[in-house]
Amino acid sequence: MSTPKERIIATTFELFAKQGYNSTGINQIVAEANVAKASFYQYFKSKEDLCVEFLNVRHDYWFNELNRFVSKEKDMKLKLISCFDFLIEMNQKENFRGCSFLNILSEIPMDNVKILSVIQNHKKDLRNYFSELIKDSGLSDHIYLLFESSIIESQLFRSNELIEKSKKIIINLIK
Amino acid sequence: MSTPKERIIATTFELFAKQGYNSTGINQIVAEANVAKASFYQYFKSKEDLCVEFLNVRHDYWFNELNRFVSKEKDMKLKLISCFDFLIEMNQKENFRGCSFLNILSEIPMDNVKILSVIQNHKKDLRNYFSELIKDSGLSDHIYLLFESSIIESQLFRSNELIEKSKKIIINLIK
Amino acid sequence: MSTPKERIIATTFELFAKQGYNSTGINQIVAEANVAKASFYQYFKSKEDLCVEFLNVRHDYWFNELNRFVSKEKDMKLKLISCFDFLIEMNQKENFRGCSFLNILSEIPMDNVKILSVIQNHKKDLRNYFSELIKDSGLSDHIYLLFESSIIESQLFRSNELIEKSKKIIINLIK
Amino acid sequence: MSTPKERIIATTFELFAKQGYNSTGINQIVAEANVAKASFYQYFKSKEDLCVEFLNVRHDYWFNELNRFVSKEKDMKLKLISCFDFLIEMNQKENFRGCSFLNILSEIPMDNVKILSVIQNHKKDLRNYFSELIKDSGLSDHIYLLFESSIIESQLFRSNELIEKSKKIIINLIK
DNA sequence: TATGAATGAGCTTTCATTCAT
DNA sequence: GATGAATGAAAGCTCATTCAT
Repeated sequence: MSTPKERIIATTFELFAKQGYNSTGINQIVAEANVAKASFYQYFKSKEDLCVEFLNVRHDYWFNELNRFVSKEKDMKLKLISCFDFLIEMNQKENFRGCSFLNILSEIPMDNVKILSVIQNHKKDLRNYFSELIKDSGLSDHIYLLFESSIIESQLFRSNELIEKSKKIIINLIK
Repeated sequence: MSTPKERIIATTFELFAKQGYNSTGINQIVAEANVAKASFYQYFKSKEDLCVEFLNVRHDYWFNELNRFVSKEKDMKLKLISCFDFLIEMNQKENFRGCSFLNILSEIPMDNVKILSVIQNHKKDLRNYFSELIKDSGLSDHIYLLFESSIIESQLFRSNELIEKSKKIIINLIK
Repeated sequence: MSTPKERIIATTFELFAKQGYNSTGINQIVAEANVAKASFYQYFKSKEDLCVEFLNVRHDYWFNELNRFVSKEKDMKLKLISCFDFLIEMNQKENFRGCSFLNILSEIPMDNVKILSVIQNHKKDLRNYFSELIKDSGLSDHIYLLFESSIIESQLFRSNELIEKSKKIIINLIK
Repeated sequence: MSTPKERIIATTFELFAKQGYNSTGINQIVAEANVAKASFYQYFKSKEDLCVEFLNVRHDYWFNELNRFVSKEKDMKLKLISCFDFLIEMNQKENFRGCSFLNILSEIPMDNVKILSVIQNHKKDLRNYFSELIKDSGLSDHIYLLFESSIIESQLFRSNELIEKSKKIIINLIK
């Protein structure tokens, strides 16, 4: 089939994204991954550890998908709009579950530096992504901020309305 | 001293804002509120119920504080900037704990309509708040979106940097 | 409306018969009887006390209904059969909930003499009832035993089959 | 010593028979079985589950004991009487605790089909037991009914009087 | 490497009862 | 006579983790 570690990660990927961090127990993970409890703790010394791994995997997955999606466009401005369309696609695929990183940010104690820094790095990379795309740091941060609220508002209202609104705002900003 | 119900709500207010919903147990609440466990369940039929009550109290508190803070300014544009300064004040007061409503949004199962709708209503009110302040629905939504990301990014990075950046963006937008 | 005590007894009558003793909490009783908790404990010093009262009320109710039903027949043998038809009527009315007395017997600790003796007296009265109807103590006990199992088996299988069988047996016995 | 599961079942066997279902808490079971609470829930997914297991174990135990006891007699009629003597032995051994199956029948909500059907099957087996012993279905049901009331009445009055009476009745029936 | 068995501490919730007025 | 407020104890159950092999 595959190695236990792979199965754990695949299962975690699905469950954390779907149910969130705190609502997903180790029991459920090992059960659905068909792995012994002790095997789990061979690869991950704690649930926190698994969380870090999950966030790393998610980071790679998410940026890959984004790049795949955006690379269809050649023009910078179209690429930009395409980023927001990517959110719409993700909302449909994942049923408006929002951003895994921000979700977990709300679920961990404030002093959990280990996880916090992984989340921060993800968002720094995203901010950089826009900055490299746009080459105007004032504008790129502006768009980064609209991108962030687009994710959250669409999660909150289970609707892409404010993503569409953001797209219109941006079109005006960069015309 | 005060009534048990008052003590429960006060303690909950503090603990939910500080630690989040899932990390705060009924045990801790009743212990710190000096209330018998059964007394708790006389006033709140479930933890979910308490959550709704908390969100309502928080809603009133938050908008009161916002209004108090913003009313110092008379000019609309200054009022607008003042909203973002309010975030800075709150971050200092509450140690960058972010938005209670969005935090709880991440902690509940997606199908918890009862809590979800309370959160949605809070944000609708906020969106209206800007809309009434600005009287230009395109612009007001734009600012609402920047406001939302300002909260989240400052929570994530424990820094007011992007709040300040938003202020600058807005000053440019409305000049 | 009526006095609190009456409402408590009426509600208890319904709930104990429907749900059983242990599954019916004081909370539910006072809630459905629209009575304050403390009022309850003014009339009944404990749940056990209420149980005794319930059994007494039930005793009167049950024998009254039995007599009313059986008195339609004049002939002793027909009266006897009528007793078993009464069970069928009760099963329909109370949805095969069986004998309140035997049900509570199973729910109390073995050393609860207070309740136990009330139950014993009820069944002694029933045994006497048959004995006075039949005037042949060997036969009357025989029928009492068939009557008892008729209640229980019909409760267990939610069916009157074995009541009907008992009737046939008895018709053969007394012909 | 023995495995936790074995100790749980042994303890449950004792406590359910002695105190009944509702009066026996998981806490007491795990305490007396010297087992961690979480271990309990590794083997039984709920108390209801444990109840089913208990009834199955009890079913086997009870019929084994009955067969052991009855097999001392060779003649069918003596075997029959022996069944009732078995009740007397059980009453002495278990201090008139009655039938575990009928006791639990009184303690569960009427719509608990899972437990109900286990109880029904036990009694169906008993009814069959008599039917195979006697080969006269009219008579065997008659005796089954007397057997059932014998258990209950002896439980209620903590006395074997009505068991003895049943024996006499039966001797007359089959002579 | 891989595992099934076992766990202590904690969860949310409900029980029958008493207090103060 | 009547009540709303408050309670200690216990209920059934789940958590992340570790042990022994």
